[in-house]
Amino acid sequence: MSARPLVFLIDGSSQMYRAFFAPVRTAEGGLLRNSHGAPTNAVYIFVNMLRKLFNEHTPQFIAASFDLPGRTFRDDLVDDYKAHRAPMPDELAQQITMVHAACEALGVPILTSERYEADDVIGTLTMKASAAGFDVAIVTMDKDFYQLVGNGVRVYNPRDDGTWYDAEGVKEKFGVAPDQVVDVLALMGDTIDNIKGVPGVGEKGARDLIVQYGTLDHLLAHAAEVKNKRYREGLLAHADTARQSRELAQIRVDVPVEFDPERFRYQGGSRIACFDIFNELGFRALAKEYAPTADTVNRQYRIVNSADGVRAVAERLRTAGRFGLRVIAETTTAMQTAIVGLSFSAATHDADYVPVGHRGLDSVESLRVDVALDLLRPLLEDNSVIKDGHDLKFDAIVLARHGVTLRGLGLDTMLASYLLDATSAHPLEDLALEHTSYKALTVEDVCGKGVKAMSLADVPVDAVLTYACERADLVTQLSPILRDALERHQLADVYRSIELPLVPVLMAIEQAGVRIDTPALALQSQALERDLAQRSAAIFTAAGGEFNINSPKQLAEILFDKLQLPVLKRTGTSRAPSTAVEVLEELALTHELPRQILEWRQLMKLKGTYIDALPQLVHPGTGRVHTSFNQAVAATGRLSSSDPNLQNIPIRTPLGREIRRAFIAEPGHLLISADYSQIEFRVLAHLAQEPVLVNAFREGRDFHADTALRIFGEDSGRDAHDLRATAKMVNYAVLYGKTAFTLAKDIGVTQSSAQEFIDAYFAGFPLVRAFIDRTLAEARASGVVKTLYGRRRLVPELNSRDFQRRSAAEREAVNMPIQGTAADIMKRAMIDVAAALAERTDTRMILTVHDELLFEVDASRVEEVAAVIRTGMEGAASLDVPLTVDLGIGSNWKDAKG
DNA sequence: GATCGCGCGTAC
DNA sequence: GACGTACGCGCGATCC
Repeated sequence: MSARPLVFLIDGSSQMYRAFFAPVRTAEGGLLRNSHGAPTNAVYIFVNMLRKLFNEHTPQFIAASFDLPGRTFRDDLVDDYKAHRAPMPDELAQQITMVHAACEALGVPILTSERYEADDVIGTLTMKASAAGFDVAIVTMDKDFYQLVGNGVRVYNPRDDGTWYDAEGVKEKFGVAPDQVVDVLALMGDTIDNIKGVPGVGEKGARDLIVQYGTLDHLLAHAAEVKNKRYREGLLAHADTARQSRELAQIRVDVPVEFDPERFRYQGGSRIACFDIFNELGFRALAKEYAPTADTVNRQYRIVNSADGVRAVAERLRTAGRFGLRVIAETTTAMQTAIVGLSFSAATHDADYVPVGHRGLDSVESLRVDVALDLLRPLLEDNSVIKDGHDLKFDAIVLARHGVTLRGLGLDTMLASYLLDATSAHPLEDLALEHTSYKALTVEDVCGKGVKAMSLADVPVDAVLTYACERADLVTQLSPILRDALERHQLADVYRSIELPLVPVLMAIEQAGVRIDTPALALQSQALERDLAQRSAAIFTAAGGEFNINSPKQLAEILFDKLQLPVLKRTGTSRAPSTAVEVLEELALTHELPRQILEWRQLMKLKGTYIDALPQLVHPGTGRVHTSFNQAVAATGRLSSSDPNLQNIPIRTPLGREIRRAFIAEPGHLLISADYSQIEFRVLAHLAQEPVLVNAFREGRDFHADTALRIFGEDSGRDAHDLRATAKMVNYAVLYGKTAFTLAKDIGVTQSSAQEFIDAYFAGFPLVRAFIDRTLAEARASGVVKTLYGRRRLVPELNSRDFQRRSAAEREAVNMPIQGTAADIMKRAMIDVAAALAERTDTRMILTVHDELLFEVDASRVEEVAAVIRTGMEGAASLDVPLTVDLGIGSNWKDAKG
């Protein structure tokens, strides 16, 4: 290998063309575009090419050249040079400026010269660099450059894994030596550039002739001796054209450009320029990579570790009247985590960190947590000083465990972001990047990740300082931005009247927790254990051998290979034979094993997910399970529950329902379960204003039975009970946008019958049809759908060219206003009922499951409390149909639902 | 050995 | 291809 330094010269124009035509398309099949609709695909590919080059070859010296608009010397040589070339596509022309800008931003200088093409600039630079003692790599896919190869000059084609062409490579690829390349090109011509060449001589002929005669001049001098008649006549008649073609194909090396090694030295480009460009282009991942970070911003972040210091901070925050707050905690489990510190910010780029829970040897003295909180309590509990935060519920719960009641909740950036776009995730660092173009530290940056991750409490205070202060600082910066955005999108009301007042309600529910009958679950677990052991023996007998019943893969081998049962369905991603419940149901008609598997699975599910899991989540201090409600996850506005998820506790099967016996009230208390009857269908009736539906609810009639009458008529002759069951399925089908295909499977009729049911439904309820059409039309125009209370969901894929994505978006768009309005109503009810019960210490709201609320009440007060609950829930919304609530009382959740 | 995607199944 | 919204378990490929 040569010890000479290597300079990369990029043939920008050809790479840009190639990038533009690369088969990269969006899911809809269109070009990549940024948010303003400008095409960006060529820039994207070009930038990736450059970055790949940087990564794989760590260039020391680099530059690029591009063609300039306007005439070149070649146009003067022949009047129709490149005349046959199609004009540059408009969508590529629009990207030229951005490609140049991206190039420069990434640290690649661009050299051009008037009246010369990029080829000539590169040719000249190649010669000058070579003379200056450099090796050269010409980055191009254009074979014309082979003529420059040799003496340390190589062509590098970055396609695929990249190919290098030295003189040997050129000979192998092109069939002649580099100094013969121009002569071959002169003979064969180039239709794209309208280099005519010699008529009758193609690529193969040109190569053969030059191999035989050495040079074009020698060949032309001996043209009459050429054996092949077609070649001979062509050469004799068009010698001048050949010479002219050679001049056109010859890359010039005398262009007025200078090779200045210092200018070409690669120094990594400009971070901020890259960020600006990629941001503008909408390349989110790239923008993130180049976003400004801590070391590029000037900030005042202070450690406060004395009582006087904390008093001073509290005083300043009180004077400010409003500040950003973050509790820095060890884990994400609010009910169990320890406080590591608290951060405060009342102004951009200014924050204080009060460490209180750092362990281990630390050079910084910390205040004890109780001492610090005693000093901060008056401020934190003062309703008149506004606290902004990110997931304030978490902070409030953690503080409450230390006896501090957080008051004066202002803007929660997580909730605001959720209202603006419920379909995305809302970590603070993402909001920072999106709204302030700042790349924030993550907890992983500070603690590491995976098994090697440290606890924040073990990270030295100095290292946590930046992270902690940044959290509060970002909240302070984001708060006005997000408040404006909420106003602009008419979301301030939903925030103020629903999401924010819901925070303390959810907080109270999580703090209350639910009492679990752990011994009862242990008994159930033991019984299941014995049952499962017997069943596995029976399954292995039926299967003719042992295998892991819980492995869909191994089960598929048994069913479909060993037993040769038919494959009825394949899984979504891996296309493996499916063993899903509907498949096993079908197979159960011909073999005993599938039924046994289904029963096994049900028992395993109950044991693994609920019976054995729940006791492990009982809080050691309270003896109850404290779920977390996530207020910023579900795309429709619903709440979700996790650790444990108490919103999917079994109820359908008798055995599953037994698990609810383990959710119990304290001695002397009872559970009240209150659930909305048919709330989503009532919402639909209201939104669609469909008279039959509205009347069914107004008159307290059986809604599904009424639907059956409407769809099937008064005297269809079929069993009324049957008809009602079918109508119920059709009702749900409409709610979820089911197709006839799926409905048919569900109710066991042909697809055409299912289609008839759906058609009959819409014929009977034309206003439901109209509601769906209206919703979709408005959504297509605006890009959003909304609930009755103004909550919104973005549905960008509604105009997708991809049928599947578009259909999914349509179903989401129709379902969201219904499901979301029901969720809004439930949230309003929770707020109202909580307020109505606020003064009572004998009653706690302990769970919410979409259309149900669960309360734990002093046994002597159940009747009066039930009345309060009913009033609150039924009055939570004024629709054109009544809201009705079914109440049940029991010592456990199962009995309360009885 | 930890992590993560997948298949599957539970709820409303 | 085909039902909206969630969460979580066990498996097993993959990554380190």
